[in-house]
Amino acid sequence: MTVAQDVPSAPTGDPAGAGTDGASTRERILDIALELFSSQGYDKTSLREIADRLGFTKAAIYYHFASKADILMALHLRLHEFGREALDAMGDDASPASWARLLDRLIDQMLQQRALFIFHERNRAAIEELHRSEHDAGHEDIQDRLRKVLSDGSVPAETRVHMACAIGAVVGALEFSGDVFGSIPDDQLGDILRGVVASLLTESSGG
Amino acid sequence: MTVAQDVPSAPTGDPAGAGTDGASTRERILDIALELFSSQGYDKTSLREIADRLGFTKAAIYYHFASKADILMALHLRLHEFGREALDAMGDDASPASWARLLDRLIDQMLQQRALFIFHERNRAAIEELHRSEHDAGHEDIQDRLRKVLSDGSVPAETRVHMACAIGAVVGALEFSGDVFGSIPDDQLGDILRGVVASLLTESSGG
DNA sequence: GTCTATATTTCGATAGAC
DNA sequence: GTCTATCGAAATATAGAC
Repeated sequence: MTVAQDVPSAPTGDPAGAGTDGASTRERILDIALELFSSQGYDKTSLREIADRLGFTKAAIYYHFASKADILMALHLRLHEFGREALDAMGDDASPASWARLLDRLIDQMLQQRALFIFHERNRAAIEELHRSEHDAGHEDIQDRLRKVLSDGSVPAETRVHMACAIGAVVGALEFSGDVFGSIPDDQLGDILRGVVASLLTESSGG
Repeated sequence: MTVAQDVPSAPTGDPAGAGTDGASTRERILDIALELFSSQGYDKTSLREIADRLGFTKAAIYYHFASKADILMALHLRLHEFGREALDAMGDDASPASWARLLDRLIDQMLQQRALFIFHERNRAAIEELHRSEHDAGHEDIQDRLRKVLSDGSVPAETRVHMACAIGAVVGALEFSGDVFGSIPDDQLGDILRGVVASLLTESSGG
């Protein structure tokens, strides 16, 4: 599969592919796909459905993407960009301090890009299948890197579990943020989550 | 769809359908499905694949289940049984104390039935699609009930977020428990998780 | 309870016109 | 860049023999 297709994103010469709509067709496809993949799942969403929403036919999508999986990968890479940045703020060490630094960044990004994170959670099977079927040369997955850090045997078991719980807590809360926590402002939600992370990664916690 | 098919689970008269193998064919189908749905996802797993593993053909499955979705529903109900029990230990009130009681039960059940929980997490889109397409008369979903409790406006926002984080922490840790935390005994893991839950649901936490 | 064989449908993907 | 038309593959599901 060709992830980055040699597609003329701006054949008319406009900078970011801003076409008739302000967003390139490619981006509009991704936006609709994100919405449908999140609500129905990747497999239950057909290319015809995506095309219908955009007002053209299935075949047109193939001008912008080499395959359906290519759309999935593009969305995955969108998320990956945010994750990579947060990961780079952390070293490779497994200290609670650096983990807290990672989550601090992640909380803000999740709240700003929550649709992307929720999509990612609801389609884990499809995305991991993607990683299996391709030889992701040089594409180190976020999940793998997190696992690597959490596997560090030199860190006490309790600490590592606390680290896993911290990220689980943030992700878990995010899933309710749309509807159940809809009335809580993002700022406040972020503050609460940072507090949770801090309490989980502090020596005295957990008994 | 007929969720509970009128199938002769024990046509030869044996109590729990124990056939040639000690488990009824229906249960064996569910076990293989659980394994494949978890590793590959529901959509990427074909009935042929399940049948092959069991040594017979696809058509035989239709004797035991009315449809592929019926298998998914049966597995969902397996989990639902455990969740229901834990939920009943909690009232309908949204106090942190009752929430802690819920999670206490849930931790043990998750550790014992972790395959079932992981399956559920990796196939959320498919399962929710199931809920949409059927008129689940009387089938109140666990997720819905949790949302209802977390929506209780009479409870402070911070407390509700902490409750969401607590369940997220437990579920999040569970996902690493297979490989990354494989060397940690279940007893110890359970204790750590109970500690995490307690710290999250205590007044002083979170700053 | 399991088999063979087949019906039916849906979808991803391609070719080529415009 | 989008269209029409179509191919081919795969999967669910059914019918009926044994």
